Amino acid sequence: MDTKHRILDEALTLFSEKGYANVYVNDIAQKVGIKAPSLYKHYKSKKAIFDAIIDEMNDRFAKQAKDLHIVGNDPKADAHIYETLSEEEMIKLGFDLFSYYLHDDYVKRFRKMLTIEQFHNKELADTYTKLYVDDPLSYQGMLLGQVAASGGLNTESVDVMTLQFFAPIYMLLTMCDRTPEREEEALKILEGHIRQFNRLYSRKRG
Amino acid sequence: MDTKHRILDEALTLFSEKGYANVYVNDIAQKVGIKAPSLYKHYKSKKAIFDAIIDEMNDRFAKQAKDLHIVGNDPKADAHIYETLSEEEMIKLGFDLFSYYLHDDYVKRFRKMLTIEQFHNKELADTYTKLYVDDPLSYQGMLLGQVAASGGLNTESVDVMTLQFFAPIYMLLTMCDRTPEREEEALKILEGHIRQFNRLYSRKRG
DNA sequence: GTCTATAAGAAGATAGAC
DNA sequence: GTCTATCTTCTTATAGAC
Repeated sequence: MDTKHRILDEALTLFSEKGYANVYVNDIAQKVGIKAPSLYKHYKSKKAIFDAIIDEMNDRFAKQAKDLHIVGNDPKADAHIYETLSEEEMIKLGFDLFSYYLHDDYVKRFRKMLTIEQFHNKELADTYTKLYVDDPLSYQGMLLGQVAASGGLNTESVDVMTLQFFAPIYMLLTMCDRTPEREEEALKILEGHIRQFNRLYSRKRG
Repeated sequence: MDTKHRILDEALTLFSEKGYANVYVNDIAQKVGIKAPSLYKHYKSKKAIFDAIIDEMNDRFAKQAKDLHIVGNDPKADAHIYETLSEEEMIKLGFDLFSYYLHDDYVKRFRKMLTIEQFHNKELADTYTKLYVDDPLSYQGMLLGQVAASGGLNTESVDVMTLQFFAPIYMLLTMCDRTPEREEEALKILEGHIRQFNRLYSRKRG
């Protein structure tokens, strides 16, 4: 990894731990192994480093959204796999989702940084809501909608069902960001949630 | 309100909007209507102002917990009212809970400040989790547990049921903190959530 | 308790040698 | 591209008059 990118990497780590304002250009330089003035050969200001991190994230998540077909105009075509979903498969889906968000190093650091900076301006607020509310609900809604359409889950509103599936995952995830020592507890609760979710929605409607 | 308390009030507003590090003692003084050095007659440092806000919050929430009997050793004695709960009453419960957290000025500012500062140290992280995860789940669990005990809701795990009731409320609440213009949308989703929750858990178990 | 003046130091950024 | 030296500005905090 070249210096220019190592700066972004170390800055993201520091920003996610202490917030933008509590990280000094000297801290970033030290982690990279250069002196602070050298940073300015790569980025014209501290703010430019932050902006570059946001830009990089936009690229990554746009690419991911494309891979996951979140924005595809024919999502059904690629979701056959979810048409029938056993309870164990649904638990695996939830655990995989949880584990990816919680343990992927880049995803985790970026989410924590955005959590700290979300109220700084409207753009960051909208980015947070898109990445951690609207996009997951859209993606999960597509999958659960497929299962519902094939009769595996019964609901009058896929949107509400998806919220009820995802919100507990979101809440446990943000808790683990704060208190990682409660991850084991969170995973047990997560399993209980998914099993109960599956039973609730598998019941034939009256 | 005396100057000493007005300082806490204005500081909390600013901290909740910009975060501790982005607020300067001069900003606080200006809002209070005095010059920055005068602050130091009331608090020995900027950090002392922050600590005083945390202390005040601890007092308030401890008092509230006592009022709500969250920590009472005989919660059942005061929860008769929840033994039977219609769908409309449950919607009112959810809306009241949501509205209190979202619109109470002190509660909202404090939550936003803690959101920004939650990763600063372990104590703040634990405070956040206690106030916005453990305490609400404990309180709501007590109420829903009463309804379940009297046969109004059917579940094998009150804890999981309570999480499924509260997590969507939490997620919508934190979304409204970021994007208040989506409050109307959030309230519609909230109503859909509670109606569906009620129907799911009211169904007789097989 | 509030003010003006100012100290003390931190932090972002630039200049210019190598 | 990296360094040392330095500038400028900002920020917390104190001193001392009123």
